[in-house]
Amino acid sequence: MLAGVTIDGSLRERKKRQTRQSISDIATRLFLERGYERVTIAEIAAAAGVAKMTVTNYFPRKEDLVLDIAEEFVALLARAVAERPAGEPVRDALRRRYAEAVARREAAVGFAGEPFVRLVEDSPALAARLRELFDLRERALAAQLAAEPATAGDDLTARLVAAQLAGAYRVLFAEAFRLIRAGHDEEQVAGILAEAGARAFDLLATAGD
Amino acid sequence: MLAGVTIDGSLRERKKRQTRQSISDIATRLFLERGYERVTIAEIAAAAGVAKMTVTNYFPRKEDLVLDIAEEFVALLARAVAERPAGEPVRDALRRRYAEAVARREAAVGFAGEPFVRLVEDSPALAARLRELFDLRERALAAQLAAEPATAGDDLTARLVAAQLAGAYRVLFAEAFRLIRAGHDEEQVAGILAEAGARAFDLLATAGD
DNA sequence: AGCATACATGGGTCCGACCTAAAAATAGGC
DNA sequence: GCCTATTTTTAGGTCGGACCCATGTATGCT
Repeated sequence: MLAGVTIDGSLRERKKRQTRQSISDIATRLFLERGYERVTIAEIAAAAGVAKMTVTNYFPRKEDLVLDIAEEFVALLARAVAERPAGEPVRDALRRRYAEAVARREAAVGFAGEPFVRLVEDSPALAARLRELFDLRERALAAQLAAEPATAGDDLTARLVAAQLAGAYRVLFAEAFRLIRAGHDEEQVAGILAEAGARAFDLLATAGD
Repeated sequence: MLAGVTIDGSLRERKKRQTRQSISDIATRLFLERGYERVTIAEIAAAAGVAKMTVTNYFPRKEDLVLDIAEEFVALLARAVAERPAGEPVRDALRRRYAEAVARREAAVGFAGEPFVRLVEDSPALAARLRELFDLRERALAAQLAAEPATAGDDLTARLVAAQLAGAYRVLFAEAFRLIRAGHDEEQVAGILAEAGARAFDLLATAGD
Protein backbone atom coordinates (compact mmCIF):
# COMPACT_ATOMS: atom_id res chain seq x y z
CA MET A 1 0.00 0.00 0.00
CA LEU A 2 2.46 2.60 1.16
CA ALA A 3 5.17 0.96 -0.85
CA GLY A 4 2.52 0.76 -3.55
CA VAL A 5 4.87 -1.14 -5.80
CA THR A 6 3.32 -4.49 -4.89
CA ILE A 7 5.60 -5.82 -7.57
CA ASP A 8 3.71 -6.72 -10.71
CA GLY A 9 4.72 -10.33 -10.28
CA SER A 10 2.35 -10.96 -7.41
CA LEU A 11 -0.38 -13.50 -7.98
CA ARG A 12 -3.11 -10.90 -7.73
CA GLU A 13 -1.48 -8.64 -10.30
CA ARG A 14 -0.81 -11.48 -12.67
CA LYS A 15 -4.38 -12.70 -12.56
CA LYS A 16 -5.65 -9.18 -13.11
CA ARG A 17 -3.52 -8.77 -16.20
CA GLN A 18 -4.66 -12.15 -17.45
CA THR A 19 -8.33 -11.37 -16.88
CA ARG A 20 -7.94 -7.99 -18.54
CA GLN A 21 -6.10 -9.41 -21.52
CA SER A 22 -8.54 -12.24 -21.90
CA ILE A 23 -11.51 -9.88 -21.90
CA SER A 24 -9.81 -7.55 -24.35
CA ASP A 25 -8.89 -10.39 -26.73
CA ILE A 26 -12.33 -11.92 -26.73
CA ALA A 27 -13.96 -8.54 -27.19
CA THR A 28 -11.70 -7.67 -30.13
CA ARG A 29 -12.46 -10.97 -31.79
CA LEU A 30 -16.20 -10.51 -31.38
CA PHE A 31 -16.04 -6.92 -32.62
CA LEU A 32 -14.09 -7.86 -35.73
CA GLU A 33 -16.49 -10.71 -36.43
CA ARG A 34 -19.75 -8.87 -36.03
CA GLY A 35 -19.09 -5.12 -35.77
CA TYR A 36 -18.78 -2.91 -32.74
CA GLU A 37 -22.41 -1.99 -32.10
CA ARG A 38 -23.66 -5.50 -32.62
CA VAL A 39 -21.74 -6.94 -29.70
CA THR A 40 -23.03 -6.23 -26.22
CA ILE A 41 -21.10 -6.01 -22.97
CA ALA A 42 -23.17 -8.91 -21.68
CA GLU A 43 -22.06 -11.09 -24.58
CA ILE A 44 -18.43 -10.26 -24.01
CA ALA A 45 -18.77 -11.09 -20.35
CA ALA A 46 -20.46 -14.39 -21.15
CA ALA A 47 -17.82 -15.31 -23.73
CA ALA A 48 -15.03 -14.44 -21.30
CA GLY A 49 -16.73 -16.31 -18.48
CA VAL A 50 -16.90 -13.36 -16.12
CA ALA A 51 -19.60 -11.13 -14.71
CA LYS A 52 -20.85 -8.16 -16.67
CA MET A 53 -19.54 -5.85 -13.99
CA THR A 54 -16.04 -7.27 -14.31
CA VAL A 55 -15.86 -6.12 -17.90
CA THR A 56 -17.07 -2.70 -16.81
CA ASN A 57 -14.51 -2.60 -14.00
CA TYR A 58 -11.61 -3.11 -16.36
CA PHE A 59 -13.02 -1.02 -19.21
CA PRO A 60 -15.25 1.72 -17.83
CA ARG A 61 -16.41 2.59 -21.33
CA LYS A 62 -17.15 0.12 -24.06
CA GLU A 63 -14.86 2.05 -26.42
CA ASP A 64 -11.88 1.31 -24.19
CA LEU A 65 -12.16 -2.33 -25.19
CA VAL A 66 -11.01 -1.33 -28.67
CA LEU A 67 -8.87 1.77 -28.18
CA ASP A 68 -6.65 0.45 -25.46
CA ILE A 69 -3.50 2.45 -26.23
CA ALA A 70 -4.78 5.73 -24.87
CA GLU A 71 -1.85 6.66 -22.63
CA GLU A 72 0.84 6.14 -25.23
CA PHE A 73 -1.27 7.73 -27.93
CA VAL A 74 -2.03 10.85 -25.93
CA ALA A 75 1.52 11.37 -24.69
CA LEU A 76 3.29 10.84 -28.01
CA LEU A 77 3.84 14.46 -29.00
CA ALA A 78 4.39 15.99 -25.57
CA ARG A 79 6.95 13.30 -24.84
CA ALA A 80 8.79 13.86 -28.11
CA VAL A 81 9.09 17.53 -27.24
CA ALA A 82 10.07 16.94 -23.63
CA GLU A 83 12.74 14.42 -24.52
CA ARG A 84 14.30 16.18 -27.48
CA PRO A 85 17.99 17.11 -27.46
CA ALA A 86 18.74 20.52 -25.98
CA GLY A 87 18.45 23.27 -28.56
CA GLU A 88 16.43 21.30 -31.10
CA PRO A 89 13.42 23.23 -32.40
CA VAL A 90 10.05 21.75 -31.49
CA ARG A 91 9.02 21.28 -35.07
CA ASP A 92 12.18 19.37 -35.91
CA ALA A 93 11.69 17.07 -32.94
CA LEU A 94 8.17 16.25 -34.03
CA ARG A 95 9.20 15.75 -37.63
CA ARG A 96 11.91 13.36 -36.49
CA ARG A 97 9.56 11.54 -34.13
CA TYR A 98 7.01 11.10 -36.89
CA ALA A 99 9.53 9.58 -39.26
CA GLU A 100 10.61 7.23 -36.49
CA ALA A 101 7.05 6.20 -35.71
CA VAL A 102 6.45 5.43 -39.37
CA ALA A 103 9.64 3.41 -39.60
CA ARG A 104 8.50 1.43 -36.56
CA ARG A 105 4.93 1.09 -37.85
CA GLU A 106 3.59 2.47 -34.58
CA ALA A 107 -0.15 2.24 -33.95
CA ALA A 108 -0.10 5.79 -32.56
CA VAL A 109 0.37 7.20 -36.06
CA GLY A 110 -2.24 5.01 -37.67
CA PHE A 111 -0.75 1.62 -38.39
CA ALA A 112 -3.37 -1.08 -37.96
CA GLY A 113 -4.98 -3.90 -39.88
CA GLU A 114 -7.68 -3.07 -42.36
CA PRO A 115 -10.46 -4.78 -40.37
CA PHE A 116 -9.49 -2.74 -37.33
CA VAL A 117 -9.51 0.48 -39.33
CA ARG A 118 -12.97 -0.25 -40.63
CA LEU A 119 -14.16 -1.20 -37.18
CA VAL A 120 -13.08 2.15 -35.75
CA GLU A 121 -14.12 4.42 -38.60
CA ASP A 122 -17.49 2.79 -39.14
CA SER A 123 -18.55 3.12 -35.53
CA PRO A 124 -19.77 6.56 -34.41
CA ALA A 125 -18.86 5.77 -30.81
CA LEU A 126 -15.31 4.74 -31.63
CA ALA A 127 -14.79 7.64 -34.01
CA ALA A 128 -15.94 9.98 -31.24
CA ARG A 129 -13.55 8.43 -28.76
CA LEU A 130 -10.73 8.80 -31.26
CA ARG A 131 -11.54 12.49 -31.61
CA GLU A 132 -11.40 12.80 -27.86
CA LEU A 133 -7.98 11.16 -27.80
CA PHE A 134 -6.69 13.57 -30.44
CA ASP A 135 -8.00 16.41 -28.35
CA LEU A 136 -6.24 15.13 -25.24
CA ARG A 137 -3.06 14.71 -27.26
CA GLU A 138 -3.21 18.31 -28.43
CA ARG A 139 -3.82 19.54 -24.88
CA ALA A 140 -0.89 17.54 -23.56
CA LEU A 141 1.33 19.08 -26.22
CA ALA A 142 0.02 22.56 -25.43
CA ALA A 143 0.81 22.05 -21.75
CA GLN A 144 4.30 20.89 -22.63
CA LEU A 145 4.89 23.87 -24.93
CA ALA A 146 3.61 26.28 -22.31
CA ALA A 147 6.27 24.91 -19.98
CA GLU A 148 9.03 25.45 -22.55
CA PRO A 149 11.35 28.43 -22.01
CA ALA A 150 10.63 29.79 -25.50
CA THR A 151 6.86 29.92 -25.15
CA ALA A 152 6.70 30.25 -21.38
CA GLY A 153 3.91 32.40 -20.10
CA ASP A 154 2.13 32.74 -23.42
CA ASP A 155 -0.54 30.10 -23.12
CA LEU A 156 -2.56 31.16 -26.12
CA THR A 157 0.43 30.90 -28.43
CA ALA A 158 1.24 27.51 -26.95
CA ARG A 159 -2.27 26.33 -27.71
CA LEU A 160 -2.16 27.74 -31.23
CA VAL A 161 1.17 26.12 -32.02
CA ALA A 162 0.04 22.85 -30.45
CA ALA A 163 -3.04 22.89 -32.66
CA GLN A 164 -0.91 23.31 -35.78
CA LEU A 165 1.51 20.53 -34.89
CA ALA A 166 -1.02 18.08 -33.52
CA GLY A 167 -3.22 18.90 -36.50
CA ALA A 168 -0.50 17.69 -38.86
CA TYR A 169 -0.22 14.43 -36.95
CA ARG A 170 -3.99 14.04 -36.99
CA VAL A 171 -4.28 14.57 -40.75
CA LEU A 172 -1.43 12.13 -41.33
CA PHE A 173 -3.18 9.60 -39.09
CA ALA A 174 -6.34 9.96 -41.15
CA GLU A 175 -4.26 9.55 -44.30
CA ALA A 176 -2.84 6.30 -42.91
CA PHE A 177 -6.35 4.99 -42.32
CA ARG A 178 -7.40 6.09 -45.78
CA LEU A 179 -4.48 4.26 -47.38
CA ILE A 180 -5.12 1.11 -45.38
CA ARG A 181 -8.78 1.14 -46.33
CA ALA A 182 -7.78 1.58 -49.94
CA GLY A 183 -5.96 -1.73 -49.69
CA HIS A 184 -2.31 -0.69 -49.54
CA ASP A 185 -0.08 -3.01 -47.59
CA GLU A 186 1.94 -1.88 -44.60
CA GLU A 187 5.09 -1.26 -46.56
CA GLN A 188 3.37 0.90 -49.15
CA VAL A 189 1.62 2.84 -46.41
CA ALA A 190 4.93 3.47 -44.66
CA GLY A 191 6.53 4.71 -47.86
CA ILE A 192 3.72 7.09 -48.69
CA LEU A 193 3.49 8.38 -45.13
CA ALA A 194 7.19 9.08 -44.92
CA GLU A 195 6.89 11.36 -47.90
CA ALA A 196 3.59 12.85 -46.74
CA GLY A 197 5.10 13.57 -43.33
CA ALA A 198 7.96 15.46 -44.89
CA ARG A 199 5.54 17.56 -46.89
CA ALA A 200 3.31 18.17 -43.90
CA PHE A 201 6.12 19.51 -41.74
CA ASP A 202 7.50 21.60 -44.58
CA LEU A 203 4.11 23.28 -44.83
CA LEU A 204 4.22 24.37 -41.20
CA ALA A 205 5.69 27.74 -40.40
CA THR A 206 8.69 27.64 -38.13
CA ALA A 207 6.54 27.97 -35.06
CA GLY A 208 7.52 27.17 -31.51
CA ASP A 209 11.03 28.50 -31.50
CA MET B 1 -44.04 18.21 -53.26
CA LEU B 2 -42.56 18.59 -56.71
CA ALA B 3 -42.49 22.31 -56.21
CA GLY B 4 -41.19 21.35 -52.83
CA VAL B 5 -41.20 24.91 -51.65
CA THR B 6 -44.50 24.44 -49.80
CA ILE B 7 -43.90 27.97 -48.61
CA ASP B 8 -42.88 28.09 -44.99
CA GLY B 9 -46.06 29.97 -44.17
CA SER B 10 -48.28 26.90 -44.48
CA LEU B 11 -50.14 25.84 -41.40
CA ARG B 12 -48.23 22.57 -41.12
CA GLU B 13 -44.88 24.28 -41.36
CA ARG B 14 -45.80 26.91 -38.86
CA LYS B 15 -46.98 24.39 -36.31
CA LYS B 16 -43.84 22.37 -36.80
CA ARG B 17 -41.64 25.35 -36.16
CA GLN B 18 -43.70 26.25 -33.12
CA THR B 19 -43.49 22.76 -31.68
CA ARG B 20 -39.79 22.60 -32.36
CA GLN B 21 -39.11 26.00 -30.85
CA SER B 22 -41.25 25.26 -27.83
CA ILE B 23 -39.44 21.99 -27.15
CA SER B 24 -36.07 23.65 -27.61
CA ASP B 25 -36.93 26.57 -25.31
CA ILE B 26 -38.26 24.36 -22.55
CA ALA B 27 -35.30 22.02 -22.83
CA THR B 28 -32.81 24.89 -22.66
CA ARG B 29 -34.51 26.28 -19.57
CA LEU B 30 -34.47 22.90 -17.82
CA PHE B 31 -30.84 22.28 -18.79
CA LEU B 32 -29.68 25.65 -17.46
CA GLU B 33 -31.64 25.11 -14.26
CA ARG B 34 -30.49 21.64 -13.43
CA GLY B 35 -27.60 20.65 -15.71
CA TYR B 36 -27.63 18.65 -18.91
CA GLU B 37 -27.38 15.11 -17.62
CA ARG B 38 -29.94 15.64 -14.90
CA VAL B 39 -32.78 16.35 -17.30
CA THR B 40 -34.31 13.43 -19.15
CA ILE B 41 -36.01 13.38 -22.53
CA ALA B 42 -39.16 12.18 -20.79
CA GLU B 43 -39.14 15.25 -18.53
CA ILE B 44 -38.69 17.58 -21.48
CA ALA B 45 -41.54 15.89 -23.31
CA ALA B 46 -43.77 16.13 -20.25
CA ALA B 47 -42.92 19.80 -19.71
CA ALA B 48 -43.57 20.59 -23.37
CA GLY B 49 -46.79 18.61 -23.39
CA VAL B 50 -45.79 16.26 -26.21
CA ALA B 51 -44.91 12.61 -26.54
CA LYS B 52 -41.41 11.43 -25.84
CA MET B 53 -41.04 10.33 -29.45
CA THR B 54 -41.92 13.80 -30.69
CA VAL B 55 -38.89 15.23 -28.94
CA THR B 56 -36.79 12.48 -30.51
CA ASN B 57 -38.28 13.17 -33.92
CA TYR B 58 -37.24 16.81 -33.89
CA PHE B 59 -33.94 16.25 -32.14
CA PRO B 60 -32.60 12.80 -32.96
CA ARG B 61 -29.84 13.20 -30.39
CA LYS B 62 -30.28 14.80 -27.01
CA GLU B 63 -27.26 17.03 -27.70
CA ASP B 64 -29.08 18.66 -30.61
CA LEU B 65 -31.43 20.25 -28.10
CA VAL B 66 -28.53 22.42 -26.95
CA LEU B 67 -26.26 22.76 -29.99
CA ASP B 68 -28.86 23.78 -32.49
CA ILE B 69 -26.70 25.90 -34.78
CA ALA B 70 -24.91 23.01 -36.43
CA GLU B 71 -25.41 23.97 -40.05
CA GLU B 72 -24.20 27.54 -39.72
CA PHE B 73 -21.37 26.49 -37.42
CA VAL B 74 -20.09 23.79 -39.73
CA ALA B 75 -20.30 25.85 -42.90
CA LEU B 76 -18.69 29.01 -41.54
CA LEU B 77 -15.18 28.54 -42.91
CA ALA B 78 -15.99 26.82 -46.18
CA ARG B 79 -18.50 29.55 -46.93
CA ALA B 80 -16.04 32.32 -46.15
CA VAL B 81 -13.61 30.77 -48.61
CA ALA B 82 -16.21 30.11 -51.28
CA GLU B 83 -17.62 33.63 -51.13
CA ARG B 84 -14.39 35.60 -50.94
CA PRO B 85 -13.54 38.18 -53.59
CA ALA B 86 -11.65 36.79 -56.58
CA GLY B 87 -7.93 36.73 -55.98
CA GLU B 88 -8.06 37.04 -52.22
CA PRO B 89 -5.82 34.50 -50.46
CA VAL B 90 -7.67 31.93 -48.37
CA ARG B 91 -5.93 32.95 -45.19
CA ASP B 92 -6.87 36.59 -45.64
CA ALA B 93 -10.50 35.69 -46.23
CA LEU B 94 -10.62 33.67 -43.01
CA ARG B 95 -8.85 36.36 -41.05
CA ARG B 96 -11.36 38.90 -42.30
CA ARG B 97 -14.28 36.62 -41.59
CA TYR B 98 -13.07 36.00 -38.07
CA ALA B 99 -12.82 39.71 -37.31
CA GLU B 100 -16.29 40.18 -38.68
CA ALA B 101 -17.70 37.35 -36.58
CA VAL B 102 -16.15 38.84 -33.47
CA ALA B 103 -17.54 42.27 -34.28
CA ARG B 104 -20.97 40.70 -34.67
CA ARG B 105 -20.58 38.57 -31.55
CA GLU B 106 -21.48 35.44 -33.54
CA ALA B 107 -22.15 32.25 -31.61
CA ALA B 108 -20.14 30.31 -34.20
CA VAL B 109 -16.90 31.78 -32.85
CA GLY B 110 -17.78 31.26 -29.21
CA PHE B 111 -20.04 34.06 -28.07
CA ALA B 112 -22.54 32.77 -25.53
CA GLY B 113 -23.70 33.44 -22.01
CA GLU B 114 -21.65 32.11 -19.16
CA PRO B 115 -24.31 29.59 -18.02
CA PHE B 116 -24.45 28.19 -21.53
CA VAL B 117 -20.67 27.88 -21.72
CA ARG B 118 -20.59 25.99 -18.45
CA LEU B 119 -23.44 23.80 -19.57
CA VAL B 120 -21.58 22.75 -22.70
CA GLU B 121 -18.08 22.37 -21.25
CA ASP B 122 -19.19 20.54 -18.14
CA SER B 123 -21.09 17.89 -20.04
CA PRO B 124 -19.05 15.10 -21.64
CA ALA B 125 -21.79 14.45 -24.18
CA LEU B 126 -22.02 18.07 -25.27
CA ALA B 127 -18.26 18.50 -25.36
CA ALA B 128 -18.06 15.42 -27.58
CA ARG B 129 -20.71 16.77 -29.90
CA LEU B 130 -18.83 20.06 -30.12
CA ARG B 131 -15.67 18.18 -31.12
CA GLU B 132 -17.67 16.44 -33.81
CA LEU B 133 -18.92 19.77 -35.12
CA PHE B 134 -15.35 21.12 -35.27
CA ASP B 135 -14.38 18.02 -37.18
CA LEU B 136 -17.19 18.47 -39.67
CA ARG B 137 -16.22 22.13 -40.05
CA GLU B 138 -12.66 21.18 -40.87
CA ARG B 139 -13.80 18.58 -43.39
CA ALA B 140 -16.11 21.08 -45.06
CA LEU B 141 -13.22 23.50 -45.37
CA ALA B 142 -10.93 20.77 -46.71
CA ALA B 143 -13.51 19.91 -49.36
CA GLN B 144 -13.81 23.55 -50.35
CA LEU B 145 -10.03 23.94 -50.56
CA ALA B 146 -9.70 20.79 -52.63
CA ALA B 147 -12.09 22.38 -55.10
CA GLU B 148 -10.04 25.57 -55.33
CA PRO B 149 -7.89 26.04 -58.45
CA ALA B 150 -4.73 26.57 -56.37
CA THR B 151 -4.99 23.34 -54.39
CA ALA B 152 -6.96 21.36 -56.92
CA GLY B 153 -6.10 17.72 -57.10
CA ASP B 154 -3.89 17.71 -54.03
CA ASP B 155 -6.28 16.44 -51.41
CA LEU B 156 -3.70 15.80 -48.73
CA THR B 157 -2.43 19.38 -48.89
CA ALA B 158 -6.01 20.62 -48.78
CA ARG B 159 -6.61 18.59 -45.62
CA LEU B 160 -3.38 19.78 -44.04
CA VAL B 161 -4.11 23.42 -44.76
CA ALA B 162 -7.71 23.02 -43.60
CA ALA B 163 -6.45 21.56 -40.32
CA GLN B 164 -4.18 24.55 -39.75
CA LEU B 165 -6.86 27.13 -40.48
CA ALA B 166 -9.73 25.39 -38.74
CA GLY B 167 -7.37 24.71 -35.84
CA ALA B 168 -6.84 28.43 -35.37
CA TYR B 169 -10.60 29.00 -35.27
CA ARG B 170 -10.99 26.13 -32.80
CA VAL B 171 -8.35 27.45 -30.42
CA LEU B 172 -9.86 30.91 -30.62
CA PHE B 173 -13.28 29.43 -29.86
CA ALA B 174 -11.86 27.70 -26.78
CA GLU B 175 -10.25 31.00 -25.79
CA ALA B 176 -13.64 32.71 -26.03
CA PHE B 177 -15.15 30.12 -23.72
CA ARG B 178 -12.25 30.48 -21.32
CA LEU B 179 -12.66 34.24 -21.17
CA ILE B 180 -16.39 33.98 -20.65
CA ARG B 181 -15.93 31.47 -17.84
CA ALA B 182 -13.38 33.81 -16.28
CA GLY B 183 -16.12 36.39 -15.99
CA HIS B 184 -15.26 38.84 -18.76
CA ASP B 185 -18.21 40.61 -20.29
CA GLU B 186 -19.04 40.42 -23.99
CA GLU B 187 -17.26 43.63 -24.86
CA GLN B 188 -14.04 42.63 -23.14
CA VAL B 189 -14.17 39.23 -24.79
CA ALA B 190 -14.61 40.82 -28.20
CA GLY B 191 -11.66 43.12 -27.63
CA ILE B 192 -9.34 40.36 -26.52
CA LEU B 193 -10.44 38.03 -29.32
CA ALA B 194 -9.90 40.65 -31.99
CA GLU B 195 -6.30 40.92 -30.91
CA ALA B 196 -5.90 37.18 -30.41
CA GLY B 197 -7.32 36.54 -33.87
CA ALA B 198 -4.77 38.85 -35.44
CA ARG B 199 -1.96 37.04 -33.65
CA ALA B 200 -3.33 33.63 -34.57
CA PHE B 201 -3.46 34.38 -38.27
CA ASP B 202 -0.04 36.02 -38.21
CA LEU B 203 1.36 32.78 -36.81
CA LEU B 204 0.05 30.80 -39.76
CA ALA B 205 2.30 30.31 -42.72
CA THR B 206 0.97 31.70 -45.94
CA ALA B 207 -0.66 28.44 -46.84
CA GLY B 208 -3.40 27.87 -49.35
CA ASP B 209 -2.24 30.16 -52.12
C1' DA C 1 -65.17 16.76 -49.70
C1' DG C 2 -62.15 13.12 -49.89
C1' DC C 3 -57.81 11.01 -50.23
C1' DA C 4 -52.85 10.79 -49.64
C1' DT C 5 -49.26 12.38 -46.85
C1' DA C 6 -46.98 13.51 -42.99
C1' DC C 7 -46.89 14.10 -38.12
C1' DA C 8 -47.77 12.68 -33.31
C1' DT C 9 -48.83 9.09 -30.09
C1' DG C 10 -48.30 5.23 -26.74
C1' DG C 11 -46.36 1.14 -25.77
C1' DG C 12 -42.83 -1.32 -26.14
C1' DT C 13 -37.44 -3.37 -26.63
C1' DC C 14 -32.59 -3.03 -26.13
C1' DC C 15 -28.34 -1.73 -24.28
C1' DG C 16 -24.71 0.85 -21.82
C1' DA C 17 -23.71 3.05 -17.51
C1' DC C 18 -24.10 2.83 -12.84
C1' DC C 19 -25.17 1.09 -8.01
C1' DT C 20 -25.10 -1.95 -3.86
C1' DA C 21 -24.44 -5.85 -0.99
C1' DA C 22 -22.34 -9.86 -0.56
C1' DA C 23 -19.26 -13.61 -1.89
C1' DA C 24 -14.75 -15.22 -3.39
C1' DA C 25 -9.89 -14.86 -3.61
C1' DT C 26 -5.54 -13.22 -2.10
C1' DA C 27 -1.79 -10.94 0.93
C1' DG C 28 0.40 -10.49 5.05
C1' DG C 29 0.97 -11.04 10.12
C1' DC C 30 1.32 -14.48 13.36
C1' DG D 1 -0.65 -23.14 7.97
C1' DC D 2 -4.28 -20.12 9.88
C1' DC D 3 -6.78 -15.97 10.35
C1' DT D 4 -7.91 -11.45 9.15
C1' DA D 5 -7.95 -7.35 6.19
C1' DT D 6 -8.18 -5.96 1.62
C1' DT D 7 -9.12 -6.38 -3.03
C1' DT D 8 -11.58 -8.35 -6.78
C1' DT D 9 -15.63 -10.43 -8.60
C1' DT D 10 -20.35 -11.42 -8.62
C1' DA D 11 -25.52 -11.09 -9.08
C1' DG D 12 -29.33 -8.58 -9.68
C1' DG D 13 -31.13 -4.49 -10.08
C1' DT D 14 -32.35 0.78 -11.78
C1' DC D 15 -32.10 4.39 -15.08
C1' DG D 16 -32.05 6.83 -19.32
C1' DG D 17 -31.30 7.32 -24.36
C1' DA D 18 -32.03 5.41 -28.82
C1' DC D 19 -34.95 3.05 -31.58
C1' DC D 20 -39.15 0.55 -33.65
C1' DC D 21 -44.03 -0.29 -34.66
C1' DA D 22 -48.85 0.17 -35.44
C1' DT D 23 -52.28 3.36 -34.89
C1' DG D 24 -54.58 7.67 -34.87
C1' DT D 25 -55.07 12.46 -36.34
C1' DA D 26 -54.41 16.61 -38.73
C1' DT D 27 -53.16 18.91 -42.96
C1' DG D 28 -52.49 19.83 -48.04
C1' DC D 29 -53.96 19.01 -52.57
C1' DT D 30 -57.24 18.16 -56.15
